[in-house]
Amino acid sequence: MKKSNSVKKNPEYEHLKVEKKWQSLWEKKKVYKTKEKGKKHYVLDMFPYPSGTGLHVGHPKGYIGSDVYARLKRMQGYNVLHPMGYDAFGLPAEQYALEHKIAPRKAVMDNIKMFEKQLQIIGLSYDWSRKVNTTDPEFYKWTQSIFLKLFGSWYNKEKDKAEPIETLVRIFEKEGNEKIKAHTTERTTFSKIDWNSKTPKEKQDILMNYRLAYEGWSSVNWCPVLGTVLANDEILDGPNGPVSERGGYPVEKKEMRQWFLRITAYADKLLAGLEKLDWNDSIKEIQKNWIGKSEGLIFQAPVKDSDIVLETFSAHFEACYADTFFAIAPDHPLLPKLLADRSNQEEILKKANDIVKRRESFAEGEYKEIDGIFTGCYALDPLGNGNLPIWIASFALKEYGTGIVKCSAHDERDFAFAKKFNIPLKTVLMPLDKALGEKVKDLEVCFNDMESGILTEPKEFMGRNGKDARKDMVKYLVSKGWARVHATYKIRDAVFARQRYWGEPIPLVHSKDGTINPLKDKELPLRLPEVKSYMPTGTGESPLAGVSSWVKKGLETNTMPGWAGSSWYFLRYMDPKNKKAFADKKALKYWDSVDMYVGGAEHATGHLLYARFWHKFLKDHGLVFSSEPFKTLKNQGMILGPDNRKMSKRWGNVINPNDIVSTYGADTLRVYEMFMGPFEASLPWNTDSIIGSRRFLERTWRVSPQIIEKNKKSDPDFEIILHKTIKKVGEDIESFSFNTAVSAMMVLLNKIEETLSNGKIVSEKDFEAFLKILCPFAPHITEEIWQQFGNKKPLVLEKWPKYDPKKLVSDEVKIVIQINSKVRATCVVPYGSKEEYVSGLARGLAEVEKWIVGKDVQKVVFVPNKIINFVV
RNA sequence: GGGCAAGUGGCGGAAUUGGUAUACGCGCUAGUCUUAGGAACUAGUUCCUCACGGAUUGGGAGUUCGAGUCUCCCCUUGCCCACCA
Repeated sequence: MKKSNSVKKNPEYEHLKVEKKWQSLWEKKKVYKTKEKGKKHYVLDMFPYPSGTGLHVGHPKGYIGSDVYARLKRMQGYNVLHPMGYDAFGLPAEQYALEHKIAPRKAVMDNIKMFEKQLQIIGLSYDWSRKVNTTDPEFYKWTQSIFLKLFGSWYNKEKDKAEPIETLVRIFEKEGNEKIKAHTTERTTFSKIDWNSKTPKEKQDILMNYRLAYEGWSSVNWCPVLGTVLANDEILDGPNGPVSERGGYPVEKKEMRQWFLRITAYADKLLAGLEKLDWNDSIKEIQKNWIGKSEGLIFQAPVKDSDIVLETFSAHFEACYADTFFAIAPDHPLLPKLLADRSNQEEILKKANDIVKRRESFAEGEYKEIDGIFTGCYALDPLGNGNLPIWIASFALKEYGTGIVKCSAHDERDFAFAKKFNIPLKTVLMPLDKALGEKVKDLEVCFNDMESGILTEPKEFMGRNGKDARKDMVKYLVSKGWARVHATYKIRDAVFARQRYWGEPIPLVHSKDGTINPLKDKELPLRLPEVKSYMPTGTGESPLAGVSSWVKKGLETNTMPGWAGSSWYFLRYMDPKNKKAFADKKALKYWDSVDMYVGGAEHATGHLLYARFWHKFLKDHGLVFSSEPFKTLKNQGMILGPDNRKMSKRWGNVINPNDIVSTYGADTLRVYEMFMGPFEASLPWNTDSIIGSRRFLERTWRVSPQIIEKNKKSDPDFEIILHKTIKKVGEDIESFSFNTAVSAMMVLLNKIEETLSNGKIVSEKDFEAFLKILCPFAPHITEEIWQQFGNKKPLVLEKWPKYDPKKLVSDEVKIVIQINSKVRATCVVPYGSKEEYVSGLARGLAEVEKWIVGKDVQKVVFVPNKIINFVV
């Protein structure tokens, strides 16, 4: 037994020396090198973009979390794959290169060097030998190869999977396309004779409607003054419409040739797959809303005096007997044909065009104007309400549903539109509220509440509640042949092209006959040409359109978007050096998919959706063996500046991790970032609070020389807390509750100090268990103390300690005594004591007697080992 | 407008199935040490009250012996989507 004044002292803890020592020793011994055998666990951070501005303390938060987790898994005996690499194509590098007049590749390589230096001093346990980089031709060769597979595939609805385009061509040659159920852009049908008589160019145009990667047109943000296309985040809202962030010049919409990926073919699979994923519910919800599946009915309505048949989609068809007019999108492709016989067609089309222009000049979600014009045409209501007028309406969207809506008084937009243009309305849904009912009848207000509304038409449904009648209504309308069941989706095919230089070249060749042909696999990688200028061409086209050697060969001038490489990079880590395939099948089968994926929630509808889509596509082709790429997902919250704003140069509130590491040490940074609050929460950095984490580590350092008992057992009270903490820390790391894990270890350290100062024993073996559970958070200092205890093998390779379930509870428990649910006293009783015993003991206490004397005890509530409550 | 999440001391935050609210840390107060300041250590710290005691988890109601936790209404904040038929 030692008194505190005669205790051995450790010299002051020098974090710089210790951290450097262990980082180089771990590297020398290759302790984090991944093997290819044993129970696997794949822990991955989202592919970072190495920006030129360097890291702030918020960036490593996710990396520290995943590192703590990876270290736990390693200590639990898993073969852990924990790699890091870079997503280095994209706009910021190109912009940076333009401004600083250096090649994007050079800029990116410099950034990576700086980024990596900052990461390495934090002591993250990556296997750096597996590093990948999207801008490396050996990597983007495979991105191009996957793109060609998408280009060479179609989606067979019958088999519900992607297939090579050749199978489709064979069907066309034998039967035409009439019976084909495919995910396609077009609906026209043709026979085998039609097909076989078509020119190569015509065939190619047809196939383009089926390919999973296809050429099309879409509007982009075009800035005439800058002569370039802008991304959404390069645009600001101006007083007279959108303007460019740089310079504030006006931005307009311009139709540009693009490549698309037919992600819509996978909408149902992407939706269904969400259920099995261990992801944050809000991210799943965001993806679900983004896919936006809406089930409803399609009605057909023949246009009067014409062979045109309108199709309308309705998800709220319960009150369809109230429909009195049609609304068609002002940019609907059917419009010119519909108006062909009208004498004033030019006037109408001009108006429609004006509406489209006006709508486009608003920022998304800002346009709320009610505008429209009567087409002069009528279509026959399939439900027998006669011929109804067809209006062009500002609220109708050509992209959603069929682009045509059957409208009624029971929809707010329809109602407002009809009121403005004096279109007749009728009501078939009534509220129970009489006063409101009168107003609805007189068409003073719009009523659209299906939950409480009662139907008055058709007579088969009279008196029924709108919501309850929905299912029967479907059966009724479908059986009569008036409607068919249909689902629409909000998700759109993804634009897979950028009019920029710094991206993967698209490996396609435009031939003189107008056909587009893929490069052969052995011609990959198609390398980005070295060019002198990265300036935009001024026409909106990519800088590659100005490279004559490129254009001469007919090569595609668009490049791939930033998300191309990030959609599959995690597969490359499984086998990063493979020259024959993006990864060997054996490796793909062994690693299967990412077990723990950590990154920001802002990628919910981008990266996380695209990667799932590519993965499902690759699975259809037998190139991967799991149906989802990321089993568990954790999203780290941001670290804000001390002023509660996003850290940025602009606010001057950026905290550099290098400064923290040199003042307090990497271990302190790691412990503090994990202790700050819940992993998923966004919290401001507090420079005052970090000292607490440093003190915790220093106290651990100072107490360690006092641990001198090798052969005696620890104090029993201490053992209980130790085993509880081992259990809690393991469980908390698994669930990413790092803050409570750290707090539990602080409690344990307090107990160690208390136990020792009371002259009781903490054995060396038990203290080492504490070092082991602290190791994932603070690997350097724990490794140093571990060595001081005479251990030769590195702590980071030790096994995670096992807790003894018998040591989780003590023999005695504290029982809370309540009178009328108010705490009046406590008492200590043997574990598992019965009610009679506790009750008797409690009644004997003076503090209790004071409250029950002279009163009737009506009821006693007893919860074993916890509480006894006397109701008086 | 629709959807989702959250609201607890001076601050960051903790609380298994409903069972001692405020763990842990910062800060603050007092003390020890020190020429002094800082660091470190020790003790205290939800609020009101000299005290007995009482109040308290955004506000209001409800269920219960007992509610931060469950139910309903309202307020506030954050995020996502948005003329989506």
